[in-house]
Amino acid sequence: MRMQSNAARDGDARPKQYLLVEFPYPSGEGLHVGHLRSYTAMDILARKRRMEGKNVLYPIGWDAFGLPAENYAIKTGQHPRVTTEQNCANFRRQLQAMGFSFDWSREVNTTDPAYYRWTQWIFLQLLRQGLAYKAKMPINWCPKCKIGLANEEATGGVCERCGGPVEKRDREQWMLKITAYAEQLLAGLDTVDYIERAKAQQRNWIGRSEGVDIDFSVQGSDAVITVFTTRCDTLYSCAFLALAPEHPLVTRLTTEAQRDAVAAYVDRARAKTEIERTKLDQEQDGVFTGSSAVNPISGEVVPVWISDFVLGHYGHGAVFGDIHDARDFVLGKRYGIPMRVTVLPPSGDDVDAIRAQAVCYPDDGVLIDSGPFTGMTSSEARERIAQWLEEHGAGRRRVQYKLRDWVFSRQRYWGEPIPVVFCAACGTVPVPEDQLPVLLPEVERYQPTDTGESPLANITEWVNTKCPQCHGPAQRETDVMPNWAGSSWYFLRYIDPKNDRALADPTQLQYWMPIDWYNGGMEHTTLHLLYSRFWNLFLHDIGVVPVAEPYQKRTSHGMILGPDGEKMSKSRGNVINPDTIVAEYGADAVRVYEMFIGPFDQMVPWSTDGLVGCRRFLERVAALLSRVDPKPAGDSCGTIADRDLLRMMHRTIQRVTEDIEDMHFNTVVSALMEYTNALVKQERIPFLAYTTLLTLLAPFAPHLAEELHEQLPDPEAPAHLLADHPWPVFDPAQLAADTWEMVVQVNGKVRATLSMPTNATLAEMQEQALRDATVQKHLAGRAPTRVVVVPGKLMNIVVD
RNA sequence: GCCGGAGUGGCGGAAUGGCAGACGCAGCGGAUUCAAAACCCGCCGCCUGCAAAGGCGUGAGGGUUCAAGUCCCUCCUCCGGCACCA
Repeated sequence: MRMQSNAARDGDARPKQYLLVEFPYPSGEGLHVGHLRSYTAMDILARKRRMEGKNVLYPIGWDAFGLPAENYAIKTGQHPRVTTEQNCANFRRQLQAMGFSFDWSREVNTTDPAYYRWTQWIFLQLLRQGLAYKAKMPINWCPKCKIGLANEEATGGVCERCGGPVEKRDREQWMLKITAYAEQLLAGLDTVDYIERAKAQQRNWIGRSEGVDIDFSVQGSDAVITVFTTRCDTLYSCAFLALAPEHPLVTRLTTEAQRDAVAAYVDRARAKTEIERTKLDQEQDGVFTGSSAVNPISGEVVPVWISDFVLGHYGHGAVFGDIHDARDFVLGKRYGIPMRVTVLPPSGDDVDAIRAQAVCYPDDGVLIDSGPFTGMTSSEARERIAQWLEEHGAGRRRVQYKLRDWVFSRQRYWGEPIPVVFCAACGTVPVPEDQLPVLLPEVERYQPTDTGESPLANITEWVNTKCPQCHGPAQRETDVMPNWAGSSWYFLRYIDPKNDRALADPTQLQYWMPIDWYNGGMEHTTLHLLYSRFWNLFLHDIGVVPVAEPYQKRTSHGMILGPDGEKMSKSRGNVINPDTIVAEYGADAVRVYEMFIGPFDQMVPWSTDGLVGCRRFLERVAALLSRVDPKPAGDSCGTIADRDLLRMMHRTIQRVTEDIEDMHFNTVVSALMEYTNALVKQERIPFLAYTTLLTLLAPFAPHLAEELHEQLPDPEAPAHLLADHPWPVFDPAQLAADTWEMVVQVNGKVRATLSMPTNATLAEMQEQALRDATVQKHLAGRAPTRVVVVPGKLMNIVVD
């Protein structure tokens, strides 16, 4: 079989089309049927786009740094590079067996030094711009395995490896200031075409809220407690302040009498695990510091408490407590702190209960007992009180985000070394760009050290180096980057994968970016998708990338579950192995079934019976070949005399063309099946009718379509591949029929179906309908009060 | 609690407000075969009926409309995300 070229051509005159799928982590298990769903869908689009005359870039590569290879190395001593190479070879074989039309000349691998050189380069740019910094952060530490764990490995506070409890250890970590881009990451969502749930999830994750920082001065001290609130309209009801146990002022504000009680409470809070502390169904508790603070708007003096429902990392780790918040309400009631109602619902019968402080009213309403703001609505009061606070220097409007900075250090081996050195004289010094990449050295043992440092820390000849600035003795950073680093910019490298002077040539970036369509899993919406948008925004800001938003359009495929409806897993034994099914049913049948299995964006269970049906469909297509009329001489593929068949062909072209764009692949396959079933009923099949079927089928089942195309009864053997055919265009004029089936309803119920000439007049339609016996029976002699006619569809006769 | 999505035959699912159940699977019947598998033809939502025909039917209840799976209101259930976030 002749091979079509899938290579994208840089700077081609044709319109470009950059289609992207998430590159896989090359695990030892091989490809998953879930990969196939995404890759097949985008392969169909890539093939269709090429037939439509586009210059298509559809690349693939390997996101090959990662924990499984490293854990395997710890167990066996086998170098991750070796297993990674084997796994990549296996994945490559599997992807090629599926016939995906990737541009293999642009393959990238995140573990290739020629690649991670540029990952390190991007880090240096972030460092230079002050967006990378070191901070003391707690890491997950398993005391039994003596290993630092990623959050994903410590879910539920339990070590994934040994099942023992995980504790927090403070460690200096590299951080990336993604929060500096919070607003842009949020605003950018309005400029791109992502599926709604992806946008919603990102907005959720960024968690923007508008509010006010309010300063409370502590009585008998020069200390000031700043709290953040979105509800400054309830400021007159402030009954107390509550600090997080880790708040820096805790020690200072605690009076002698309260010292023991506070110390006990803070210790107890610290001993609690993250899960215990954030458990929802517990009553808020706390302890009084002994100090009091002044409400800047009312001058009222309120007690300062400590409670662990207040989070240290959000806002300023302090809140003002009042009766209009469910948690504050519980705390106040529990300790008998005097509270005051200042917001009432505009109407309703619960007013008495609210006034009596029997229930908490957390919603907006109308203000009472609030000085000059009494009588205002909550939203009005928020505006005016914020203004008052700003004018009196007691507060500032501010936007607060839930998004937190990105912990960028891993105490691991199999990752990109972070390219900095520590010099006693010069401090933290970036490795000069011309010395990149900082190569990952060979180690003997892959275990992290007892101190929680990376295995790299043990290689003294690597760690000890010279300071690039003063040439004095210095030590290398031994942390490596997280998995997300390499995947945060890979789409840029595909554009110019072999460039050794820049991460990619600006002219090529200008030509190919942005990515027209990116499909991937929902599980990557908040991490990978957000991280890579952040890096691209940053690279855009420093003039490396021409567009701010990397992905013009983002879609997501639903997960494929096991035949039992459960998530596929080795332990459940419900995993479908692509190699097995491809060997048994062929790649084309698997491709067609992956698209036919159900709505593309929804979760669906695997069914090998369904796959059999797709295999049978392809066999029916192949069986038609013997009944195809020979191609007439000349360039034309001939005509179709049968008007019904011709109409169906055009209808099928339309459905397939439109439904592919909407990712309704399941209905595309059924449209092709219906068209095939119509051809099955023909004694002889017009050449044109059959080549059209093959052309429409080609993106779905390229191997079979191409093979049948070669065997067509064409005396002048075709000079080109089916894949080089132009995509068929449907002719709306051919969709019109001479007659239509008119459904006749009486009072909305179907009573007859009559064949109508397209040019029938209203009177003729009505006359025919009224003559029908069943219609007459249901009219029972009554005269129609109204007749509704929808031409081409139906007639509804309404009687009383 | 907030945000997003979904609920239709035995199963996966289809349906610009206009014949609910396309297409496929499973099932049933036939044809073929020495026999079986495959292929081929037909039937296939539920109830009544020999049939003709009729009634019911898209999570529940209301509403709009000549006409509602589809639009509006009030709920219920399931899936996903966020969550003592002030």
